[in-house]
Amino acid sequence: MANALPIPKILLVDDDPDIIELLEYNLQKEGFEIKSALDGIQAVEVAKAFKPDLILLDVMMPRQDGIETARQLRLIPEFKEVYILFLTARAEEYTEVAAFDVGADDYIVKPIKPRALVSRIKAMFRREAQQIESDEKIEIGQLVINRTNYSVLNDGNPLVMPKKEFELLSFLAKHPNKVFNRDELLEKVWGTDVYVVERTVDVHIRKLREKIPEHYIKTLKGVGYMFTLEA
Amino acid sequence: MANALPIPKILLVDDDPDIIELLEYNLQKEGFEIKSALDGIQAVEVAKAFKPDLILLDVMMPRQDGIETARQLRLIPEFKEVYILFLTARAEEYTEVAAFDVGADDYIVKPIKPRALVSRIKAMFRREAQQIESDEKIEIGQLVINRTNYSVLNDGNPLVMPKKEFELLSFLAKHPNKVFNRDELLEKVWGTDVYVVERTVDVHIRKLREKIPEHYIKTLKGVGYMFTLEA
DNA sequence: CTTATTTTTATCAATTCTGTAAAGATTAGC
DNA sequence: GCTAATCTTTACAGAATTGATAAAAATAAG
Repeated sequence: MANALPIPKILLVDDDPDIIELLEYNLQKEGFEIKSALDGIQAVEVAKAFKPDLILLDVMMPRQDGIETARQLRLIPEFKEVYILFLTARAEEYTEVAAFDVGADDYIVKPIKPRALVSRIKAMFRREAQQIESDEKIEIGQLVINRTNYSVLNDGNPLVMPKKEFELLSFLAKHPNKVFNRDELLEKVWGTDVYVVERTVDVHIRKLREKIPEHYIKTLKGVGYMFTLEA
Repeated sequence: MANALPIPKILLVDDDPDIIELLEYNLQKEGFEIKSALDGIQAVEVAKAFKPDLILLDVMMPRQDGIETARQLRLIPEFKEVYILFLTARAEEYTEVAAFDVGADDYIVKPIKPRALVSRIKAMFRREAQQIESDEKIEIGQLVINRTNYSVLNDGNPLVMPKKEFELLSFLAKHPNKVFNRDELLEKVWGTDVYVVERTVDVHIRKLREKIPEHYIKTLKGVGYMFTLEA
């Protein structure tokens, strides 16, 4: 995934442990956070606690099928808009129709090709991200930070910076006059599942200061760093 | 067709019976009158009798593709003004295949989300169809990319390139100064239902760089590739 | 059906980026 | 002005990403 910021959470629901294992492996590898349930009833329980962004739901399950599970989920306000993606066998065409009736966003036909599934899921989140992230461009002071071409202009002069520096600068510039301690920056820029030493932030700050005018990034001793326009 | 009939009639054309069934169910539920055809030749026949207000046309079909079918329909005076909405696997396919040329009014990218489709169709009947502009020819830097004869001129010198390379270059050149990661390129150029390894993109990029001046395609490490005129 | 071309995958080398440690500099508090 | 804490800077190792090449697979052409 390109952006480390929010890690999408996926709930897998299938009565076949082999399928669960297969999907879990492949999706975890892509950096998604995964939880699973072996039937529909369990699924609703897990969903309430886990709050997934996407639910992968097998249609044919004992106790309670996928359609009914989806129906129940849709009754919960929290899951009115959550993505639901059905897993179905080719034979059960009728379920496809019924599935969309309960607000399925897409469906995958078994046998599942992991690569295809991963690619579809990624595309799904990407489209959503595009709609949300309209702030592709930040103009602040004499800086123009543009995510579409990953460029930073300093008073019109282009600056080259690697990914992490760009992300760090973007984040700070997006919240001017607000201090962040190193932990917060690590969480917001590096991500929640990355463990690095706090001092790492310092080094990146330093590299930024080599490129943009010094006064933009202020150190607050004992507290953290802050993007500011004032002296 | 501008006149708003009491019950709009829609003709579905797709070689996949599952898609037909899915769409038929969802559109009928919305009160449209539906007929379907499994290929382009059949479609023309059915259209003559059914006189639809809107034709939903799959681009990729055996025997006769959607573009050719649309062309034939447009030859019939009765269908000169009928709404035609293409179903395509790739967003880019729409313009690539010159769908606009045969008077397409809009397009839907697969996989189809019924809820989205229904609202698009409703909107279509509500508003006046608007012409979607296209670019058969891209002139950028010293390159001229011409889709009508599938040629690329570099400073006047013709370059020969296979399909995928051409598509990739076209796409990048159409969106200069915008980075795309490999996933995005795969989705836009390869299509939503083609699943190949991400690094496949690299090889095509490399081949492009052998033909066009190096500086046109920039690598942004950890991010993706970008077409640019700047150094 | 065979051959040629294109497309995709796999592998290894080259490059760039990132994280860490450690020494030097600065600041704040006393 | 001294001391301790905190931050800055440098340098380097190893992670991660990309480039280049070759070979396999798929597709198109003859």
